[in-house]
Amino acid sequence: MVDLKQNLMNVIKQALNETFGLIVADEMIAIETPKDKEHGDYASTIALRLSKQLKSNPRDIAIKLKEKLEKEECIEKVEIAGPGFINFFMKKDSLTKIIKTIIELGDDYGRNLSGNHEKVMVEYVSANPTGDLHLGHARGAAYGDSLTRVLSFCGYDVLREYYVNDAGHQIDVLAKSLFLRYKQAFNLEVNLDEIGYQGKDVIKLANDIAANEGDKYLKVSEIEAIEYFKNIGIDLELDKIKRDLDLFRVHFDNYTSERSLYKSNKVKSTLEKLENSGYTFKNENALWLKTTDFNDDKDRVLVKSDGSYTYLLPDIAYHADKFDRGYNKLINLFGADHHGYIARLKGGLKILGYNPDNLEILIIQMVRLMENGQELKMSKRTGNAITIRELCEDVGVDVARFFFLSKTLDSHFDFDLDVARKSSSENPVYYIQYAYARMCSVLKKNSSFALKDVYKLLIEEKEISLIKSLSEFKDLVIDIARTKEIHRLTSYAYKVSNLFHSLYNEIKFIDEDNQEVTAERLALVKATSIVLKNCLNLLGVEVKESM
RNA sequence: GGCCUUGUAGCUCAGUUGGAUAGAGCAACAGCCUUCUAAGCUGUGGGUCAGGCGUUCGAGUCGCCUCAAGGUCACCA
Repeated sequence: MVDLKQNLMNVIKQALNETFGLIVADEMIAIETPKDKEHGDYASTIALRLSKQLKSNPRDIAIKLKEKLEKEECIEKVEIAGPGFINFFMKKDSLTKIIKTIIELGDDYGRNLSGNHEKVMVEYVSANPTGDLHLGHARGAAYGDSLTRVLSFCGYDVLREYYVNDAGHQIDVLAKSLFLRYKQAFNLEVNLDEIGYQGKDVIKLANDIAANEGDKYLKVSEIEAIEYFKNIGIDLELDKIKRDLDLFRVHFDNYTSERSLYKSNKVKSTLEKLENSGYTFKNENALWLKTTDFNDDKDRVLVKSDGSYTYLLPDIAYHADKFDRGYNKLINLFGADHHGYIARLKGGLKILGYNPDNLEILIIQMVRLMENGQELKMSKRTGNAITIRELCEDVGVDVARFFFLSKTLDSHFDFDLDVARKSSSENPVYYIQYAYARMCSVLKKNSSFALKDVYKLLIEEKEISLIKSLSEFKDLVIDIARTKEIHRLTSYAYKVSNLFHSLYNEIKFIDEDNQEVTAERLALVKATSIVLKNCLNLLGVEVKESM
């Protein structure tokens, strides 16, 4: 079926064509849902927008259109208001058509093909395997995961990618730290200043290794030992990260390691291509890339004077490789502390002949954990930065995910632990899950809902509001895939829950004396539960049938 | 100083490609359970949308300036 909004759009287009001989795009017509119900079920500002082009008063334009628009079957009446708004009042039963659609589609309601099977690679988290995931990673993990769910729901062919920085200096620091802690496990004296990673997690890993492997790495050469600790360190840290991500319900399709880019010669061949481009130059024995030609504020070093590579070079190689793997649409989530990196990365890609506009970089602003109105910087238990695992154990996965997703990426995020810990109305997650549980409870009591094209008995104002909200879900999802504004899903889930709770308190769904009304109302409950579940599923928040 | 982000009710935040009288939650106050889960509902009060100028039929939304907060400016990753 064609949805109501699209149908209205078509009707307006036809009226414009017949009246003024104009052909306009959908975006121009801009069907809105007015906040005030006095302004109808839907409204269009098309008359205002065309005023200049038609050199005519917008009210006059609207009046000319009105007559044709009113002939449309699903429209009850059309009103011209204010400077030239066209307000549509729909026939009640045409609004209720969506209920059958929702129930029939079930889990697939809202699913669409706006992505047109386009291949898109989304890279997020990508934390170095040198320690635990902290709250900044958690925001990125929740966001990236939800975004990929939305994109996939909208018919994009999505790859979830994690980049493992396992070749740089920080891995050497990890290996050395592990080695020294390993020595300590055998009561050998070490210079504590040489331990780059002082955290207790490293001590634990070293002790585990000592317990499993014994003292055999005290007997080999230091080079051999460090090589071992490098490999085992990466493996163990990455395992830990994967376990924490699993707890957080975040799963990747692919892990690409930096070392693999070296092994496959991607880094070297990228360097050669850059050198051949004419955009490199030598200065004080280092090789520089002239990124200032591409909006960067200074040129960047590719190869240091000691012959080793900077992080930039393998990263350019990595992103070139992403394009080479057949993805023309790349999305990266970067922490706000990396924003300065964008220009040089895109510059490098441009030099290599890729279109940097196909790489969309979303910046995640910082997260602060708040308790009793004060920033909580360190875990009281471990003394380190607070990890995803600790947060999940404290407030639960659902709450953590929902909170992270409830604000725009652009906002600096204060995560309020006090609210997150409450299992009450102050906490929106419980409010929403409770709404869902109530729906299930009603349907458990009586599941004989009616499945019909129109529901003529759903005439309460609150019933109509709820139905209209349910019909917005698909457009919302499509819009979010475009704008990446995931937080709008949390607002939507709240709004639907709110409308339902309100309705629940106003009417009885089950009326033993009126089977007909009961059957129609139960259909609305069923449809609402489907939409809410689909919405929460995109957020990665679980529904509960009872609470 | 350059660049990125933010500034909306006492607090935390929404605000649909610029639209009609700026909205929620919390906090405050007053009500609602013999009834499908009160983890809920209903009502009241609360605003110089940081400030200024501009763009236009119309600006919280777009542009410029000022102020304030966070981030960032390595041959680190």
